Amino acid sequence: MPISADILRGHTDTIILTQLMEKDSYGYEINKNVQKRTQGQYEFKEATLYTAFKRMEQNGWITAYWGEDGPGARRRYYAITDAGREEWKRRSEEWHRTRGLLDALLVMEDNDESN
Amino acid sequence: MPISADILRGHTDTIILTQLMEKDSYGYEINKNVQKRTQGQYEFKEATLYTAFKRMEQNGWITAYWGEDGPGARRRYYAITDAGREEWKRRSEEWHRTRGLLDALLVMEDNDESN
DNA sequence: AGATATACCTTGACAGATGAAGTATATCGT
DNA sequence: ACGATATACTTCATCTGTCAAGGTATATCT
Repeated sequence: MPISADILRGHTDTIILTQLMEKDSYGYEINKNVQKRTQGQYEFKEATLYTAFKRMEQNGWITAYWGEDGPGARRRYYAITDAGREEWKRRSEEWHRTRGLLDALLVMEDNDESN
Repeated sequence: MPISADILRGHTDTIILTQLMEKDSYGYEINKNVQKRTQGQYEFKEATLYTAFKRMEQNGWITAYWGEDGPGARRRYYAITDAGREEWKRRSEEWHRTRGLLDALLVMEDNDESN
């Protein structure tokens, strides 16, 4: 069973930024890496992926350039900016905080009266 | 700094269901509990909360009844249904899976060639 | 009388995700 | 030579959850 859309919503940019922190990359490759890292459990829908690139470029978190002609279809590469690195850091910390909050909110508590 | 909306998106129903698994409750109380459990770090916007109740009632995960007149404003209580309990279980498992996926996707990997 | 806490409800607008459709190149099997 | 498949990117219309803003009502405290 796939992960429902809304659960991952808002993490798309962070997932992409994480990979661009390692090296410049392009949509198709990033998505293949997502599949590999999740052992096939998750992948972006194409529209989601390319919408995210446009959004992040507008926000100044990434810049784009066309890859030189190699074999296969032309590739649009993306590089992370300084602003993008800051955003990644912010988002990364937010994820850790959120994870803690959800762990607290999704567990049933004993009904103790001592509170 | 508050948790951004999109990060929690999709967890609203699960958070509410978790509390209804413990006992019948009403909007205001559920939200106070969210604040308590997160030490004030998070709370629902009212519109989000009551939208969620309506949605979940339509989905058959909860049922509603008016609390008998006590002191203060009248309360609308919600009770979880069997379908709701199943949904909670599904969502709960999904959260644990998602947490694992995100942990894998938001960490930088060493650039090893051995793959 | 006015402020505050409790408690609920509705409407309109926004933003991210996505189904669907399209374009283009290279490779592999037959 | 031809079709299937993999690679690779793009745009548009639609859907859904969130939430700002506004509203209603009761009880308590000063």
